[in-house]
Amino acid sequence: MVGARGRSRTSAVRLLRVSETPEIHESDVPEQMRVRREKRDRIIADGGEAYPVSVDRTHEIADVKAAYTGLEDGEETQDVVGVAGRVVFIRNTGKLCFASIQDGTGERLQIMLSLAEVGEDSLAAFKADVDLGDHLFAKGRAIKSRRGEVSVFATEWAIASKALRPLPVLHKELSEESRVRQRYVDLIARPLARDTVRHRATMVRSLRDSLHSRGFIEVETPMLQTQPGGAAARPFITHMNAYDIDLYMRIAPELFLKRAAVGGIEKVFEINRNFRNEGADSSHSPEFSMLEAYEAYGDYSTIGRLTQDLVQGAAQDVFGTQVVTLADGTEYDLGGEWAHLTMYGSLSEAIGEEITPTTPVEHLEMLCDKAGLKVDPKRVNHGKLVEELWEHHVGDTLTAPTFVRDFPVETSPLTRDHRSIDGIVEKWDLYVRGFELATGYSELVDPVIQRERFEQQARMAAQGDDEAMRLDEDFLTAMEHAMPPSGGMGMGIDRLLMALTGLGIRETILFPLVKPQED
RNA sequence: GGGCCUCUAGCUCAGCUGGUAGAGCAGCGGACUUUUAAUCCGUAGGUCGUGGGUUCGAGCCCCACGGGGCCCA
Repeated sequence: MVGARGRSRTSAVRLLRVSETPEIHESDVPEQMRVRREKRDRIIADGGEAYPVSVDRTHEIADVKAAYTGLEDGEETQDVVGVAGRVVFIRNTGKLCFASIQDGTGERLQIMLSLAEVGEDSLAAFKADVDLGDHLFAKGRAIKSRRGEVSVFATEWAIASKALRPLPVLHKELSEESRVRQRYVDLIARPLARDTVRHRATMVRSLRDSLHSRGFIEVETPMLQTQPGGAAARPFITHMNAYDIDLYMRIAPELFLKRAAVGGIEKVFEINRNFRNEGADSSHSPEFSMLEAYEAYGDYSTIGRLTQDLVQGAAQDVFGTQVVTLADGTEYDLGGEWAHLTMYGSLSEAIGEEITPTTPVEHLEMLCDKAGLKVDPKRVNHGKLVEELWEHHVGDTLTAPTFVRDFPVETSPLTRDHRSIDGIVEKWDLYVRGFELATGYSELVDPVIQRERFEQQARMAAQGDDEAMRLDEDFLTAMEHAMPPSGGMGMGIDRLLMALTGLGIRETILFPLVKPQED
């Protein structure tokens, strides 16, 4: 602790030293920034405040608009309100100025300043000091303008916070790059960006509420792990100085949630971040949020039912309907009972010949060749090939929400064998709009078979499969204390929001990772 | 990993077959007491992502690198 504090003090000092020698080359600063900086300096030099500690806000914009929308055009009241928001529109005419302020919800309210009401000096100061993008406070009577807009006719005004950079043009879309690099600007400028933040919050609350109401207990399990497990993925590696050991950012919480289940938390879930050291594209982010839930004395069917209920409940809570309207304007129906099909059955039907867990690898390779599929030679086995074929022949054709059941055993080392069919496991993947939204298992709880599965994975790793799972002795010890028969599921939170809205993953994550720009 | 598109003023974008860089908004100065992306007059603003190359001459053509997007694997 002491050491840590000492270090942070050192870095604070270093930071201070840097900020004491600001190297601002005046000629490099765009004119608009220079002008605003000069305004800030002048306001302060004149004894004013560009960043006051508080302003006398008495009303929210939405409340003012709601209370006075019934006024006649041009009607004035004597009710005095204090409002604040960011200036998004300004019109400085000779003796009557207009400004529209916007708050965090996107609600806007017009402020009017007249020479008669505020006097010459105040009006001149307003024109000189207030820019688009500033936070502005205004106090005055609530009125409706002659043109019928609810307004505050100011008797006092103050800059609540001076913006040193200009706003972008609010009538054009920001470029996609600016949207993610400067999300704060995106949030100011684009209503859909604000909506997405709120939709996500509502959705996550809906999931939590649904789970809590069913008796699930939310826990938090380690993100820094001594051994990464629970999924097939490459981890991020970091280092802990105090113990001088490498740690891994978790790729999944599964192995810890199962330890919790062993300990008797019979209905358990976690909503939290996972990290996978892989590529990023329109549906993958290196850090993403995931819900995992485990239900003792359930199986993959009961957990599938729960998953459908959670998703449908989220759609209902966010949009009030299970027929959601996507970003491109199309409708997507999440309602009703979702289709179920089996992996081997649907693949056999699609290619017109019977594929079973005993179909030889050579034959599957031939089928892959025929379909033009290239499989990483380090990862060739029956299960991989069947999944590749299935994705190509069936997965890509799925649009309606569909549970795909009964996977090959090789790719599912944490799932129990099917209760009646050899060579497959009790696992489903949920496909929504063609992408994988969730997965569910009848959990493997036999510690002896679990050890064999890990050993099988170790052999795959030895052949060069860098996504193969690693044997986790501590986890096996927990399992040897007996985990109750359980159903478990995992669902991507970002992907659920993608499914509900039709947005890309970088729009569903508030601050997605962006590569630094080199000058 | 491969292919295609893209990077120009604070923002959004034009820029023809290679010939000294343009608009709208915003900015600055001015007019205007009911404006809604006001209007009008005037004005400033650029190392065209970075680095090479071809050329008498490159925003434009070629190569490499970087950022972003889309498609494929």
